[in-house]
Amino acid sequence: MKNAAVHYHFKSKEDLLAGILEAYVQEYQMMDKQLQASGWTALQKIEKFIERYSYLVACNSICIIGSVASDYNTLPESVKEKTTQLIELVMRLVEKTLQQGKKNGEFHFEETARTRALLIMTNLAAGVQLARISGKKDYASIKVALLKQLKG
Amino acid sequence: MKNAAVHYHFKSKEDLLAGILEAYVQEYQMMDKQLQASGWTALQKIEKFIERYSYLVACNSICIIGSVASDYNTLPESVKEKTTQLIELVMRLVEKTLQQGKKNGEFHFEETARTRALLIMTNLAAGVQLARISGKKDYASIKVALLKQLKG
DNA sequence: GGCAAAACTTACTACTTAGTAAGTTTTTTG
DNA sequence: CAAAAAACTTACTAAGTAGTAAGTTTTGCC
Repeated sequence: MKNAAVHYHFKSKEDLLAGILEAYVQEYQMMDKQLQASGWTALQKIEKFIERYSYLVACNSICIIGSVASDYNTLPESVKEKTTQLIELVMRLVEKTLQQGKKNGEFHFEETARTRALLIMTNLAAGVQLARISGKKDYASIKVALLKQLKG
Repeated sequence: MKNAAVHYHFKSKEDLLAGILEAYVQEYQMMDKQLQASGWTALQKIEKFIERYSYLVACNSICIIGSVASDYNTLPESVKEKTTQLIELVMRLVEKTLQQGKKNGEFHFEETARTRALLIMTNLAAGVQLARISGKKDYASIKVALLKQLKG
C-alpha cells in the first residue's frame, strides 16, 4: 500500500490521526453501550475493559492514548481535541463501573471513583508500554494486583 | 544553537538520545546513594522520589521513560539498552524503599514490593503524561491516593 | 458482461531532517 | 596576553516525508 492510497481516504496526516482516534472513540462508545445493556457484574465489566489492554500486550502493541501523549504539546488542535474526548470517554466508562461496584459491595476503595479510575487507567496504559520494554510478566502482575485491590 | 553544535558533542542522533538517557541513569544513581546515606524514613524517601515527578508536572514536561516508551520498537539498540537500564535502576530504588517501609511498619501492602513498585511507577509516569492533557489536578489526586494507599 | 464509482499506483514536487566539512568565536591555561 | 583547545556557525548534501496530479485497476451492481 502506497502513501497516496492513504491520502485518498484522509486528506492529511493530521486528518489520518484524528480519524484513528475517532475510530477508538466509536469503539469505546460501543463498549459502553454493550456494558450498559449487559446484566454483568461490575467485576465482569472491569475485566472486559482490562481485556482490551491485555490484547494490546499480546500483539506487542500499545494504547493509542499512550502513543499520542508523549507528543501532545506539538500535536495539531484537531488531534488534541479527539485525544481529550477519548480520555474523558474512557474515564467515564471506568468511573461508572467502579461506582456500580462500590454501591453493590463488589469493590472496596477509599478514594473517589474518579481517582480510582485514574489509578487503574494509568496502571494499564503505562503497564502496556512497560510490557514491550521489560516484559509481559510485569503487565501480568499489575493486572492481578489491580483486581485484588478492587476486591478489597 | 544550531544542529552542528549538537553534532560536536554527540556524533549522531542515536548517540544524543543515549547520552540523555545516560544522564538520567547518573541522576538516579546519585539519588539512590543520597537516599541510602540519609537517615530518612521510607515515607520521606518515597516523597523525595515522587517530588521528581511533581517537578516534571510543574514545568509541563514528561518522564523520559514515557517519551521513549511509545517509540521503543523502532529505537536503535544502544537506546533500548539505556532505557532498560534506567527502568531497572528506578524500579530497584523504589522497590528497596518499599521493602524498608514494609519491614518497619511504615507501609502496608499485600503484593510483593516489586509489584507495588510497578503500580507506583505506572501511576506516576502515566500521571505526568495525563497532567499535560487533562490537567494537573488529575496528577495531584493520583499522588495523594498513592501515598494514602501505602500508609494503609 | 459492462460500466461507473471506489480504491488504488506511478511519478513527481516542496519541504524537512540528519549529518558533514571548513571556517570562526569563545574559553581555558601556562 | 598569547596560543591552543573547546565550542561553536555557516553552508552545504543526501535521504526521507507529506502531499499532489494524472492515470490504472478493482469492486459492486443493474
